[in-house]
Amino acid sequence: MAKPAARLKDIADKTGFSVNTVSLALRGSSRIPPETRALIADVARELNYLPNFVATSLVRRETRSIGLILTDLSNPVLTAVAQAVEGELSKRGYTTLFATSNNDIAVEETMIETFRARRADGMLVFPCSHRRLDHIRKLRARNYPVVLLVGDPDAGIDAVCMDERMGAYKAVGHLLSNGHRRIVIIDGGTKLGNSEKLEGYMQAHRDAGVEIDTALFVKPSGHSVAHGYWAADTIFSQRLGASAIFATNDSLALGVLRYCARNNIRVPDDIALMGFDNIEFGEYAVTPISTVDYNVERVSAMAVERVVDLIGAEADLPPPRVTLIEPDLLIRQSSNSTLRG
Amino acid sequence: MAKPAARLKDIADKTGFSVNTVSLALRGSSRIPPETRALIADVARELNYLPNFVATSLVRRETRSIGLILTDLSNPVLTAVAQAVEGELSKRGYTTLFATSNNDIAVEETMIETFRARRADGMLVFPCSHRRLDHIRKLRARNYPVVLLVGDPDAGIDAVCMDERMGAYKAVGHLLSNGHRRIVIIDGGTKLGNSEKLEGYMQAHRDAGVEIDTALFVKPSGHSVAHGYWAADTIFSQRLGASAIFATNDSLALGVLRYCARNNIRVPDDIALMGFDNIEFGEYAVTPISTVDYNVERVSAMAVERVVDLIGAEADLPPPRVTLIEPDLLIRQSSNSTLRG
DNA sequence: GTGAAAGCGCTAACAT
DNA sequence: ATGTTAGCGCTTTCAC
Repeated sequence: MAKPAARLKDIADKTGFSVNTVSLALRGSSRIPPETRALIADVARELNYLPNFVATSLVRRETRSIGLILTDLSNPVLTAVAQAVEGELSKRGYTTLFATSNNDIAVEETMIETFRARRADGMLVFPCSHRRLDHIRKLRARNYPVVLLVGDPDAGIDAVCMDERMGAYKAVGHLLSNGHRRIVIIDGGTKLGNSEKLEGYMQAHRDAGVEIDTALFVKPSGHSVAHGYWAADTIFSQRLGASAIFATNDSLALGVLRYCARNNIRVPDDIALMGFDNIEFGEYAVTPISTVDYNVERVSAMAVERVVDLIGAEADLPPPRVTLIEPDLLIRQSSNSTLRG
Repeated sequence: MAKPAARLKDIADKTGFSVNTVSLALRGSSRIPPETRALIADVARELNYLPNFVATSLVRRETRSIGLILTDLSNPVLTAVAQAVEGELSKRGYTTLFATSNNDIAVEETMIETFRARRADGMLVFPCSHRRLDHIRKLRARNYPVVLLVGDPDAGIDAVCMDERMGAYKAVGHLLSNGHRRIVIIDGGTKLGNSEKLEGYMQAHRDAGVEIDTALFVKPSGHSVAHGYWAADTIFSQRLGASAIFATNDSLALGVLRYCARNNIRVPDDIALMGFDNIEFGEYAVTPISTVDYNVERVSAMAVERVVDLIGAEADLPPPRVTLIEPDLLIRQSSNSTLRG
């Protein structure tokens, strides 16, 4: 850690006061007369004193840090969440310990342990899987403040997130009401459960009295642009007779769009397209992509507020609360031929 | 911090050994016989013991954490760096303290102080400005390990990054050798210096004996897709007579591309286009964008290696070393009409 | 108004 | 083979 930093003791020695007095003075205690405080402050500055927060954390039994664990940062919307969360935490005097699990549950568990060993006051986690939440449930059972960034109403864990089911329901509903009857859903990287969006898709069909054809479910092995491109390739080479595609995120939709451009398939005339997340790259695509707005600011602010509340809880943690934020649709050209780019 | 966690003392009390013995046993010291170790390990598990890393940090005077300060995460390439850096650090047993400065130098300074107070063993920073580096220089002068993620050979601070000047030189050289003589450069968010890419642009012109026209310098107030769109608007409404555009990042280039699509300007036939960074969205744009590859993995790995080396330095820090990684060009359709999408 | 003493949970000499 | 002591840098009673 470089040059041994100045300690309270150094200031005490130099001023002749005790460590205690210096500590109080530096924290602006009214028990210390203003002149003394000023004197001590001067010497502190001179010595380039910076309080050792590690020591303070040990005494106070709080670190004013929280752990943020995401799956990965390839999705711009997760990235935006990371940034917004850090900003919110910083505002409240918390430092962010950051890690990505790379969708590996073992890594997720390890990072949680690491942060716990570092005595992070709480954690915000975007878990790899909706199904494997036991380690997190156990944490909570031990009164450790955790808030998930994906919502599973039955998980027994606090969560704040967009209502993905509702978002998908609205998106697919929009396509259905535009007369589409055979709608492909591209859902990437959901090997471990997480079918909120698929459920929304199905509910929309049921409510509209449209039959569901599982041949229209396309499942690439990830959710990047390349996966969307691949998905489009399988869709169009299989001749599924689809007139619309619902991609479960904008990156996938962008991949589809690229495939269409390359193969002279017109969007939305030959095929309508909807994405999910509302990333800037979708808005500025050749054909601006209709999408479901992900309210990053709102999710981040509420999630942070929730952990902080949990941290402040007196005795046991209150019962878990799941907050689902209802998303809005953004209809652009990719699903609406009357809108012109 | 939830239920008071088990301490060494609790294990000591329960087993009858001293705290010291428990500590040694848990760390696998050969001084403790295997049976004792096993016994202690059992009780530790039973008590759900997790070492308090805050206490350890205080004693050892190292936290095994490093601070990562970025400007913002809106650029996918910075995002990728963040993720790769975290991965590298994690491999080496370091935890990442993360913060964004939002391009505000005051925030940058505050975060540096915060991380220093938390006794981060070192820092990786992508500074707001190339010009205002005094606070970081001062840190280094106090023997604090810092590595910049942008390279200023004269800053007197360690740095590992892509050679942006060289990248721009190559990109513009490519356009020049394709016969372009009036090349616009779109350079966003550089109010505070940072003209490496502009320098590369100029050097390429000089070496090719092509005159430089400052009317071709377009400076939007940021580097997002929207700013690129805006830049394209000013370019085409000013009738600059340009035949090529060099956008200093891919987001800007994507904005230009969107503008062209909307205004029936053909890329590359009417205007050639090059970006910088090689983000996936550029590769999969309607017209795949030629760009300068940003070697995220390499930069991240080397930067981490460098801080870790500095942290391990015995006495004073070695003299600062700036590592510039030479980037490769990726020529795609946007700058080459013989390539067909 | 100021200081002494104890302690946060751990590690590291130095005993025995 | 195990325990004792001191101390990391700070905060918090409690005393004078």
